Amino acid sequence: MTEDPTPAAAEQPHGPAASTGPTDPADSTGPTDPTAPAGPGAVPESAPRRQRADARRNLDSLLEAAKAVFITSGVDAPAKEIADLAGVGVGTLYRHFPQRSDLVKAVFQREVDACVAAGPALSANHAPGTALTEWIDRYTEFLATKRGLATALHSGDPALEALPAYFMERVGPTLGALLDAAAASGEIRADVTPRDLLLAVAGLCAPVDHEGAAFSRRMVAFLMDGLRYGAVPPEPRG
Amino acid sequence: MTEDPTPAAAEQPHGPAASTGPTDPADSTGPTDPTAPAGPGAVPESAPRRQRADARRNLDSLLEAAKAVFITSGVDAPAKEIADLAGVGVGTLYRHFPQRSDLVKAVFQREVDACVAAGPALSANHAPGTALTEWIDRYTEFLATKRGLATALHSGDPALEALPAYFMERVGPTLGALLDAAAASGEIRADVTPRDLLLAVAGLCAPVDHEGAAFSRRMVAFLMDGLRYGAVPPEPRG
DNA sequence: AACCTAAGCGGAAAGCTATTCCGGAACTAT
DNA sequence: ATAGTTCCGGAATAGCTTTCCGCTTAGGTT
Repeated sequence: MTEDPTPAAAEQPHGPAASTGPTDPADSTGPTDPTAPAGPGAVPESAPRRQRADARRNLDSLLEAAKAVFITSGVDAPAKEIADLAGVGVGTLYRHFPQRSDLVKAVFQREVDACVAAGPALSANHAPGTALTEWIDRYTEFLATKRGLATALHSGDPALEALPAYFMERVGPTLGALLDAAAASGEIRADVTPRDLLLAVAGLCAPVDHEGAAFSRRMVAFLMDGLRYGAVPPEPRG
Repeated sequence: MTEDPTPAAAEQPHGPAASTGPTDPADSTGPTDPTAPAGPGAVPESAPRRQRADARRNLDSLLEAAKAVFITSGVDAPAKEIADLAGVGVGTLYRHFPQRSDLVKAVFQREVDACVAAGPALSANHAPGTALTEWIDRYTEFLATKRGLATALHSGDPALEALPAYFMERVGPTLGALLDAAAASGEIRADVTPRDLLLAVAGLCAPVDHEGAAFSRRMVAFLMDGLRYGAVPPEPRG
């Protein structure tokens, strides 16, 4: 039961938040250097043989195939379809990504990180309220154009239940900062958490998918207006 | 292969809208007239033998079982679970409800109709904006407390794709009237369609399910505030 | 260059669920 | 009671996911 998942996507302490170190995407040669190439006086007797070259190649093929298939068939496309396109057996796919959410995370990590990274720049160049709106727009665009991603975020499927937590952990801090700033400047109400918005936006992006992202954008815009409404009541009394 | 689906829930012309004639709920003797009820000059010699008593009994058992299972396991519980609880074989379930959406429709028809029926009373006793809000609250409560219903409304599952259309057709007219009135009185913006709201509310109710309806209520409230914001800009210029 | 070893591979097998099919049981009218 | 249907139940079929395991082969060793 309590095994250790997290295959390709290693674990992160908590969150680099708005920092610049986005957690190496589908990182390959990255920090995945377990066996110390030449440890000074490191434990000698453990040379796990490294990782084989073909294994890395297959992993890359899988990521590329998954990216393509996710676009054409959505994130819940049959595993076989992805494996076939990658030219490997399903066994290989499952060894690299025991949970489907691992694959989804790996495929979108780059884009999620880009969203996160955009936060600081927005706060620096815009008023808090504008920064928040622009960021949400970007996030909405991301979710709404990834067939099935938004739905996957609250599908209930056990193989995907790690996704919401992942998103929360990843973009939570950034969004939190934007929200706090906007609330502090009085541009939006203060009783909204990052979690609220993340879930709400995901919900509003889900129905769409094949309807065009236009619907999602409009609805999210309404929601954001709602946040403003709470902060600036049209009839300030006494 | 183009058979005729729509088992228990026969088809409706269009929509009694806010009318009082809600389309007989788990209606039995109702419009379940398969081969021409009594065509004027239709083939006379056809006394369809009525419907067998045990068949009706099984159908009732199924509806009751489904209602119970939907609460405990959500609307996407295994068909077998429902059939077992009803004490019938799965074949029987599928004969009565060829599409899963047929079963879902039949189970919730009563409540959906109640929502629809509440529309006129609300408009009669409240200001347009209030009536709209109250109605949406009620609708939200309904969706948010039916495990999996909101998700089912845009799951993409082919067996459920008839649901959104059904809801749209059923509650669309009522919501449309409420929206029009509220827009006419200047309480909300005018560029929102019943479809928009129905889908958006469903989306906002979906993530929740097992989180309590509180989240859904809050988010929907934000959305409604957003509609007001558009109609009553906080800083009327010019 | 030949050899060894275990990392890694592929696809068959096992497990689920949905959906269809059909022989036979049960009901209704006569 | 009998005939004629309607219905039932569950076995059979089909599509997926996920696991397992013998064979292949990369890559270090001699």
